[in-house]
Amino acid sequence: MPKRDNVFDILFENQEMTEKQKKILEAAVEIFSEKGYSATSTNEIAKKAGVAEGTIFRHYKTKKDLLLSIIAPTMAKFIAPFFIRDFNKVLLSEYQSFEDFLRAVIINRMEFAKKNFPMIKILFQEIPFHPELKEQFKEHIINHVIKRLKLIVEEYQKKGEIIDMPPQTVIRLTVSSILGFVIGRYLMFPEAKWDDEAEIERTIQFILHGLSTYNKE
Amino acid sequence: MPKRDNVFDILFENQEMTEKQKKILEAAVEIFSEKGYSATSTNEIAKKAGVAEGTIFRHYKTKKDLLLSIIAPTMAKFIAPFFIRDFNKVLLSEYQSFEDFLRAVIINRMEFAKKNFPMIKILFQEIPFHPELKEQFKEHIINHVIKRLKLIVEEYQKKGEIIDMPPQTVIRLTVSSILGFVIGRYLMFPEAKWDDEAEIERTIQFILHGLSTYNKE
Amino acid sequence: MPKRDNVFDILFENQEMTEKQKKILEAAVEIFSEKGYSATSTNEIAKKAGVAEGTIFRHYKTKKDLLLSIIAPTMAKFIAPFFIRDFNKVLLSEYQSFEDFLRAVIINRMEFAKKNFPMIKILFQEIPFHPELKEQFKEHIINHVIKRLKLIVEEYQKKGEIIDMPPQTVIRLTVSSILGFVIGRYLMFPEAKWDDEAEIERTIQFILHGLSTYNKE
Amino acid sequence: MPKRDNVFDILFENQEMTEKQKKILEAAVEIFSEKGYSATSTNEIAKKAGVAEGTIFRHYKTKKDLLLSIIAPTMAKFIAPFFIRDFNKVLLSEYQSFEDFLRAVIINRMEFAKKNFPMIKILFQEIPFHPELKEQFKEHIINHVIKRLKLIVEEYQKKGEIIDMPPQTVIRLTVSSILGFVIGRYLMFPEAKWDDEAEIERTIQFILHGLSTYNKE
DNA sequence: GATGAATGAGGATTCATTCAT
DNA sequence: TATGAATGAATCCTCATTCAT
Repeated sequence: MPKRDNVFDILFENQEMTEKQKKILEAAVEIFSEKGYSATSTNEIAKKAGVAEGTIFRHYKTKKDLLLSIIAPTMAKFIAPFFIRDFNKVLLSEYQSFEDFLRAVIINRMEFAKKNFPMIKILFQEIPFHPELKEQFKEHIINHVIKRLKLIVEEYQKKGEIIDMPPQTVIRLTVSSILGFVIGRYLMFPEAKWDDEAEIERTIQFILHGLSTYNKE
Repeated sequence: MPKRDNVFDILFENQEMTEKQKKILEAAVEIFSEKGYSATSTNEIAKKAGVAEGTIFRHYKTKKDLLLSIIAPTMAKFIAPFFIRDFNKVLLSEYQSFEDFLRAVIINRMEFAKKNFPMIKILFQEIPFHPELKEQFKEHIINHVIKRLKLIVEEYQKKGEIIDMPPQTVIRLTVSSILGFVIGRYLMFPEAKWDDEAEIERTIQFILHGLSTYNKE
Repeated sequence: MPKRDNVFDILFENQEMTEKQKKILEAAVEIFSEKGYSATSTNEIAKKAGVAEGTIFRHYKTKKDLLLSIIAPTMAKFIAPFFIRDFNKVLLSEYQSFEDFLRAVIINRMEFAKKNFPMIKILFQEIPFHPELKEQFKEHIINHVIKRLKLIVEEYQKKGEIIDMPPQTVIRLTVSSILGFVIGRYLMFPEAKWDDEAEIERTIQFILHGLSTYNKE
Repeated sequence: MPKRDNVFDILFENQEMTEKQKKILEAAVEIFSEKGYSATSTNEIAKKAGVAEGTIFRHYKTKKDLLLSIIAPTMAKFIAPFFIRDFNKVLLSEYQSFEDFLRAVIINRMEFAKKNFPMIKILFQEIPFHPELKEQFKEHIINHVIKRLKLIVEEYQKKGEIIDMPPQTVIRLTVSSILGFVIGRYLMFPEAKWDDEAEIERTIQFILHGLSTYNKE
């Protein structure tokens, strides 16, 4: 019983879609994320969407097209615009400390990730198998994200809040720690009992201390 | 041009295999890791292995069987026995500090991971799609690994080297940081220039400071 | 050169069928009856039907399904309804004597059998190899046919036309004699010259005398 | 747990066979009779026989060869020699009446049929699918059996014990009645309770009266 | 004689895609 | 726009048969 229509509407905004097309996308997202693109048949999607198989191909030339039409906006909306926003906020000193920034990012993005979980799962599951996607992803990451993140990191390094270390490494360690939580929490052990708030706090503290300038002595 | 016969011999030791069977396994590992299990055809494997397609099915009842015969030993040899070894070493105080332990583990496992990279890639790529594998993996992880790691962590917590924090969280943060490096280094940006030694050292320092008891003030 | 469309239309009435589907059924009946279900390949059927192999599986999930979709209606239309009809006629004394009944049955059923010969051949050839079919057949036979035939036999036994003998035995002997003719005539020696009328008459007389009450003395 | 070694020894006498070869034959007979020739794989036979698949082909050039090596002697020993024996007995007036002859035949052949049931089942199941077998069978039947049976029938017709009717028809009716019993008894309803003796007697009486000259009035 | 690994042709079935309606 | 019948290439797998040991 997909409740995430709203999320869909955001992700696929400015795309006019028939009711059926939405159903197809929903079904595809659900099955792709569950069984993987390759192991999913268009027939299966059609059935789950309550649509004739031909209808899928009216809207998406090929099965791959359908995949891309899910991944592309996920990539675009998930990664790019967010950082632009935060980036400006940082430069404008809206986040007074690295800690503030970190906390804001985690809370904000986590919400998004939770809602769009299946889409993101597809994204990471399929990237290794589709070189074009990989390329696209790297470009996004490197050009839009890392570039900006570097500037942010350097900003906080200048302020003396972050240890002197190649910004890429700072980014890697920070992202690892956050993703490590997300993956453990939602992918690997979703049914375990988690004290989300405490875990997030611990993760933030871990990152902050791990990157603190006090380590220098 | 598979040069990793030695690794194969270790991973599939105590299994008598025809020359052809080895060829099949090698081919399967290579293609599975590249395109994913589902997108790989047995025909393709046969061709790459220089074998008739029927031969595959003489040795492995089904394609899935072939997958499992790759994953199972990878799981067994990669995860379980290693920790048992290290576990004892820790208890016997062979590693004087958490830092020593961390460094030993990283160096040792990294070597193995590098050699068996394709197998491990398959392992992580396929687990999300095969509930039995997931189950098996969790069991391995939880029963054999986390249980022991917890004891190790508690040992170093008692010694005052690690901050007082639920051991699972310590494990999560540590493992995230290490895997973050491995994934970035070997999966996402293998072609970038990496100063491995420095990056490993930074990762270790990050973990140590992130978990240090001096944070407490 | 299938001329039996009419028969098909009867046998598969109330089933909407594509032209192609009919072609598939015709081809299947012909080849199944000739070479047996197991020795028939779907490829062969497709070719004879002038259809792509995939088309077969659009209409019948499996090859077995195709077989059943031939056998089930044959069983239903061949066995069940006929006897119900005759059964009522007997009870309504439309057949004044056992001889009349016998003659009517033979002539009527013989016509049907001749037309649907391949279907019936398949029925009897495949039953021994498919336990579910066997079960289904027995149920049909026992519940619908023998039960009614028993009543008919008992009716004529009451009238003193048939010797006092377990009705099953009467049925067995009668059916054997008739089927013996059909099998010899159409299955074993179809190319021999047969004086059908005379042979049928002799068969009827044989049964009548074999079961006559005059034997009693 | 095949107990019919003796039967095998008779059927395949004057053929030198290794232990393995016997095992193969036994397994083949069992599976062929159960699933049909076409649906039986040599692999299956090999497994049941406890033999390597290659061994089958040491002894029988092809799978068909194996089938024939079962059917041929069954045909030869079941049909031919028996009638020769009985034939002579009839001519030598060893059977004083048609009834005696009938009874002797039924009892004698029934015994054989019961023991060699699977072989005979194979015979009748496979004949429709193998034209050469059909031909071979017809030849056996027509040349060796019917020809002689005709003479026997004519003998009893001369004696006035059998009604004046084409001998083929007499044979057909007689054989039908007997086979009708065998098929019902052993093939169709083997698990029903049968009073064998009574049923056989009824069958004999049915045939005798059906063919009696007293019918002539 | 017996084995069982190896074969490749052929088996049933699935698949993404097309197209007439 | 939507359908669903039709396709035929491709898929996984089975088979009878061969052959080196």
